Parts: sequence; structure tokens; C-alpha cells
Amino acid sequence: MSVTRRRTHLPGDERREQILDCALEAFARKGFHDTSIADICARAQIGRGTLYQYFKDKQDVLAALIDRIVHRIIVAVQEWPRFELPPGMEWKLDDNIAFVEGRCYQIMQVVFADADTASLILRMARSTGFVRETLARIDEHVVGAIEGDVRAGLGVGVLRPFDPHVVAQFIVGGIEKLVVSALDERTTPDVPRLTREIATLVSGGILAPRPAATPA
Amino acid sequence: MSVTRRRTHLPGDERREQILDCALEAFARKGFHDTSIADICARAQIGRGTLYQYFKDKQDVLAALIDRIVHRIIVAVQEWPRFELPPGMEWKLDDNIAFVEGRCYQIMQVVFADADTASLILRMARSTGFVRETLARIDEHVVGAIEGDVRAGLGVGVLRPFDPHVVAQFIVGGIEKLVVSALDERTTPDVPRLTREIATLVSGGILAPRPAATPA
Amino acid sequence: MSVTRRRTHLPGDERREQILDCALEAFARKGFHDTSIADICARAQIGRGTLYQYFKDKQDVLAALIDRIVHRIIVAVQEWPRFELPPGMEWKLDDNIAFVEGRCYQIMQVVFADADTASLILRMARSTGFVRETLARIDEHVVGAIEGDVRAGLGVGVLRPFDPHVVAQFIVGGIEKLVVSALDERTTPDVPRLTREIATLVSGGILAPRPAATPA
Amino acid sequence: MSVTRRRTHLPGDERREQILDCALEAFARKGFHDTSIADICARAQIGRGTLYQYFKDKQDVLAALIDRIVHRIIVAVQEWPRFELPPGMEWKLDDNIAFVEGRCYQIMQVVFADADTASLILRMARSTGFVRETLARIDEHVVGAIEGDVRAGLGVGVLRPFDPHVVAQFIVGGIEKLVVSALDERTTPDVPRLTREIATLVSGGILAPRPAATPA
DNA sequence: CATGAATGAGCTTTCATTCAT
DNA sequence: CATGAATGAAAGCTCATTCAT
Repeated sequence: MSVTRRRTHLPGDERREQILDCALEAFARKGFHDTSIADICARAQIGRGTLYQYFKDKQDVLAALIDRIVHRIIVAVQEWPRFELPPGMEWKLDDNIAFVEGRCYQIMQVVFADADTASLILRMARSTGFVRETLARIDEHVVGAIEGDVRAGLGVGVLRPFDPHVVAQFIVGGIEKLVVSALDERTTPDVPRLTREIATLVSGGILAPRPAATPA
Repeated sequence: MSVTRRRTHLPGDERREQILDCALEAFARKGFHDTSIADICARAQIGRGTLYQYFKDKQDVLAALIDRIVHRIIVAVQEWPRFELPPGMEWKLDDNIAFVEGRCYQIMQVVFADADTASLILRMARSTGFVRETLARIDEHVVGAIEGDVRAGLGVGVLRPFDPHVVAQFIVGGIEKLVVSALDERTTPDVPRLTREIATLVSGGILAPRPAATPA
Repeated sequence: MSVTRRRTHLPGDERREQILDCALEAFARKGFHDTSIADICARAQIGRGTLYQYFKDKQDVLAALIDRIVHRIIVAVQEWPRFELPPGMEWKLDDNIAFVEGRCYQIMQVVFADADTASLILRMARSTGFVRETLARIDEHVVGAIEGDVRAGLGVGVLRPFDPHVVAQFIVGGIEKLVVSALDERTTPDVPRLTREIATLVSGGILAPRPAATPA
Repeated sequence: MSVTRRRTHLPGDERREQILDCALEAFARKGFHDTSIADICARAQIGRGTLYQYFKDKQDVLAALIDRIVHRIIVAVQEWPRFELPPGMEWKLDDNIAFVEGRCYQIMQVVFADADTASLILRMARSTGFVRETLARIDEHVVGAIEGDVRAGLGVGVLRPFDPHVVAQFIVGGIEKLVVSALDERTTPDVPRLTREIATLVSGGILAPRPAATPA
């Protein structure tokens, strides 16, 4: 009748991680509500009760999952190089494009480490308090980092007088949308091209530079 | 004992709209899954069975709701003025900023007509097929419109050679993020200021214009 | 396959009572813990969900049940005739026996109205706070009534100087034990005989009256 | 992290007894159903699996526990002195009171050895077959002993013609109620006073002795 | 022997949906 | 049409019990 599966033993931490991995997969594909405990346990090849040895309830699984992601993001963002104007050097358009490209790349690396994580972050319903708050903490760090860049740039006078928070949110939002779009189309995005476009747009604007007014 | 409510009669269409209004409120506040049919009917002051005279099931309510929004958006977007280069005139930075400002404003007007609609569109889980697809249709139109602008601009040679789709998505994503942020903080966003920032950033880039190299 | 049962409608109050009746039966036979919601609903010929329209949860069913019993007991006890020494008359052994007999009978009538109620009251586990407290309220009334009798008797000087509370508890306890015993043996107790024995014992003691010392 | 407990070794019988002690404590406080195997094992400082080396299942623990109590009671009751009319002597009220007092004391000593045992015996649900039967065996012995006393008293003609079984049950029931009451109020009962009251009531009845009819 | 991770039967509970009134 | 009592599938969760270590 039923496929009898050998009882497998695993060190506590590994099992926990394994369950989280499976939960991530499931949540990413079907969403939190439409994923049942049975779904997760089936993926993990464990009995339904086993999950409850590691997590208080279903929500606790999600919380642990998001915590894991948040933690990884916080750590990674802390190691990003800050914006710094090379002393005695001009900050030209190409420098800025290069810098923004780097940032975009870093963001995509961290926030959208893998399709499942990206799905979880970007497609989860944001109505309920706890998810909203935790996702807000991710933003706090990522947006905060970019905001820091802008602030630094303003400090050295190379940027127009923008509101750093608004700019940072706008950029992150733009990136998110492109990632969601790629997820929806189930295509692997051409990251280098995307980052180049974004960096160019953000740095120099959409308008083509006008030919220098030729004197007389 | 219980508050007995008089049987109320309403023309079919009005009742339907009323139910949708109540559903929008409920979904926006608690999310689709955490809203029960009872919630909706209580708001609408109707019996639970009555809802089923107008909608096949719970999902159908959501579908109708999104359809209503989509329809409104499609109609509105169709009436947006297209980008057009005034003949014989130069297209300067300020012109572009003004145009983009207008577009942002139009988008916010339509897509985020009210906080509840915005919540529904932006905070709903995007995992399940049907919601994802319907929301994609909104994008198709809004992003499509901006894409058209960019394409037109490219055609008359006033823009850098961007991928119109990428640029359009990026911009819409940025706007969305700013709106979500405002919703989360429960503040009414300072729309004119936001649109100005966005328009300036998108049009001229983040970099401060360098003083024209003064000859000798 | 399954015996399809016609959907039956019942006025709210009747249905509620019906469920309580069935729950009483079930609890009395198998105990609270070993009775499943399914058991109760099967007896009541209703779907499992129906029960939850009338009761918050399983415990709430028990609470309602006990409340119903408590209420009936309180009302009944209030109508019991109080002990009263007929003015200008002696209070002889037989009078007392007759009075106690009456009381025992009244107690059995009320507290052990039917085998199921008796089972519920007498055989339910008394560990958990809420059941214990509610059952204590029953005692409060029944024991209290007898205590009142004793106190009255003491007041008119026809009784030995007992602690009324102790005596009352002892008597009620004795009656309870006899009822439990009858329940265990699944016999209908010979109430008149039992009450006679109890009344005689309590009134005159176990010792045979000694032959009056004959003069001369 | 977790408090690591050294593996402890104990001779089989001691371990078994220790588990029973812990189970008694737990059952007495929370009742059988609300006590988990984990509860017992935590108290005993052993792993959950270890319990199953000594007992078949949870019910078996309870059975062993009650058996232990029953055994102690049977042994003790067997050693109780039987009622005996001192030859050539009258059996007066005070003699009887003294005897009953002794019996009550003995019962309380044995049956209610300690609060936990008393709780177990008196507060456990009596619905399920096995518990009911085992507790019935306790009664068999305790009630039986008193019944024997009464029968003996009847034999020598010092008692009124009661049904010995009824009287014995009534008395035991009365005592039980008083003990339960003390448990509920978490007070240590004033045993000497209680036994005196009971003995007096049972022996001479509740009625005050009437002044000897004065001649003339 | 002792352990505690693993298990799954079985229970309670919710809630979208139906249908008799 | 409107109603809300009735329904039962489906899910979450507990915990006694087993078994690999």
C-alpha cells in the first residue's frame, strides 16, 4: 500500500535546515496558505509530527525561514563597500554607472540569491503584520545602504539635491519589479544587461546627452 | 438576542457593486485568505447565502474585484495623452521632467485610486496563477503605456538607446515601492514632491550636471 | 456508500438542547476525554460542524451541560421545605427519620435525576479546575441545604452539638456513594429502602436502643 | 543549550518505583489524561523511551500505580482488629464511638495515606472500565471490613437491624466526601475532630438524647 | 539499558458552500 | 430573492509509542 520509508536519523540542526529548505521550496511555489504541513513533510521525507519537534507551528516555520534570509542579507549588506569618492579625482558618468552596476549586482546577489528566496520575498502577501514587519526589516537594510550611498554622494557634491530615501526606494523598487518580471516569465534574467541599463538610467537619466553646443 | 436586520432589497447590479466594495475593504485590510465570507457579508449587511447569488465562490469575488480595477485602468490608460514631440521644438530636460511628472501622476491616480485598491494590488500574494495573471494584465497596460512613450522618444532620437520594456518596468516598480512604503507607514504621500523627484531622476539622472567647461 | 441523511432543520434552542442531551449521554458513558466530537454529533445525527454553531469548543459543551444541571439543582433546592419544629410538639425519633427520609429522597430526585446526569456528576474527573469548581457549586447548594437543617435543629435544641457542615457533607457523601454503587452495579436502587436505612442511621445511630431500665 | 543530564543507572525495581512515584504526583495534580508521558519522564529525569522498558503503555503505569495502592490497602485492612464484644461486658455508646473512631482513623491512614494518593483515588474519572473495576476492589476491602463489623455487631445484638452493606457504604462515602472536601480546600483536615464527629453521629444518631422521663 | 528523534493515528476546529425555509 | 442553519472536506496539531543509535 503505502511506500514505507525507512526511519532516517539526522542531527537536530541538519534536520531543521532541511525542513526549512523544503518549506522554502513549497512556500515559493504555492504560497504560504496553499502549502500544507503535509506538503512540506512530504518533500522532506519525514512524518508530519517530526516538523513539530523543530517548529511550534506553521507560522513558526515561515518566521524561521524569513529570519534566515534576513540574517543572510544583513550580514551581506554590512560587507558591501561604501561609496567613496577617490580623492583628487573627478567623478564622471562612467564611474557612477560602474558603481551603480556594482550595487545592483550586489542586491540581486543577496536578495534574490535563488529563485525560491526571491519568490518568497516578492510574492508573499504583505497584509499580515508579522510578514510585513519582517520584510520591512529587509528593506531597512537594503534601501538603507543605497540611501547611504546617495547621502555620501550628496555630501561630496556630485549629485543633484534628491531626497536620499525616496531615490533609494525608487531604485530598489525598480529592481524588484524587474526580478518579479523575470520570475513570472520563468526566464533567467540577463543580469549584466539589466544592471547596465539601470545604472545608466539612474546615473545619467533617460535623455540623450545633447551635442555640446558648438560655438559659432 | 441577535440584532435582527430587516431584509433589504436592492437592484441586482447595485447589490453586486456593494458586495464588491465591502470585499475590497476586507481584502485590503486582512488579505484574501484571512477574510472570510462572513466578514464580507457582515460588512454588506447581507446573509451569507446572498453572496452566492452574485458570485460563484470566494475566488470569483476576488476575480470580479480585480476585473473591475483592471477595466478602470485600461479605460483610463487609453485616454492618456501619448508622448509627442512638439514639432519644430527642442525637447529639453524640463520638458521631459514635466512629461514624466504627468505620467507618474496619472499612474498614481489610476492604479492607486484609493488606499484599499492600492493595498489589494500591491500586497496580495502573487503565488497563485490566477491573481498573478490578472495583475500581469494591469502591468501590461501601465508598463505598456510608458514603454510606448520611451519607444516614441527613441524614435525621435531624444533618448539614449535603452530597452523600453526594461525602463518602463523599472519606473513602474519604483513608483510601486514608494506607494507600498506610504501604505506601510499609513501616511498620505506627498505626491507632487515624489513625482518631481522621480521625474527629475529619470529624466536627467542622479548626477549633478557638471558646469559647462568654460573655454579658456 | 454512506448513509445519506436528510438535512434537518431545527429551531436554534431545540437543536442546542438536543446536542446537550446527546453529549450528556456520551459523556456519561465514556467520559469527557474519551468522547469525541464525532461521537456526540453522530448521536445527534448532525454534521460535526453544526455543533460548533452552538458551542465554542468541546469544553464549552461540557460547561453548558453542567450549567444546565447546576441551574436545575439550584432552583429545586430553593423550593425544598425548610426544617421547622412544629410548635408545641415534641420532635421524636420517628419525626426525624421521616424528615431525613424526605430530604434523601429530594436529593436523589434532583441530583440524580437520571442515571446519565448522576454519572456525569459523580464519575467525572475532578482534577481540572473548571469542573471541580462547578461541581463545588452543586455541593454548595445541596450540602448547604442540609447544613441549614442541622443548624435549625441545633437552634431548637433537638440535636447533639455537631458541626453542621461536617454532618451535612458526611450525609451527602454517604448518599453519593450509594448512588455510585448502584450505577456501578447497573441496578436501579431500591430508593425507599435506602432512604429509610440512611434516615434511621442518621437519626438514631447504629446502636440498638437499650431496653429501658425496668424499675424494681 | 539543553541541560544535559547524565545517564543514571538504577536497579530495575527502584527505577520502576521511582517512575510510579513520579506518575502518582503527576496524575494527582493534573489527572490521567492531562498528564503526558513526557511529564512523568521529566519528573523522573529519564528519557521518554526508558519508561517503556518498565511499562507496556501509559495505562499500564496507572494500573501498576493503583495496584500498588490496592495491595497496600488489602494488607493493611487484613491487619485491622475485628470488632469483638468484650465478654461479659456491656457495649455502651462510648465504646461504640471509640471503636468507630478507630476505624475512621484506620481508613484515613490507609486509603488517604497522602494527599496524592487520595487525589488519585477520589478524583480520577470513573467512567472507563478498568479504573472503575480497580477502585471497586478497594471498596470491596474497605467497605467489606466495616460491613464485617456491622455484621458482627448484629450477631451479638447490639445494633439495630440495618443492611450491613448499605451502612458500610454510607459511612465510607461520608468519609470520602470529607476527604475530598479537605483536598479541594487544600487544608489539612483536623482528623481527630472529624473522626469524633463521625463516630458520634454514626453511633448515637444526630438527635440529642432526651432527658430520662422523670417519674411522677 | 538509556535515549530522544521520528512517527502517524486520531482528534479538534474552521469555513466555504449548500439548501430548506 | 434572502436567509442562516447545516454541512463535511481539509487542515493543523498532539502525543503515545517505536526504534536507530
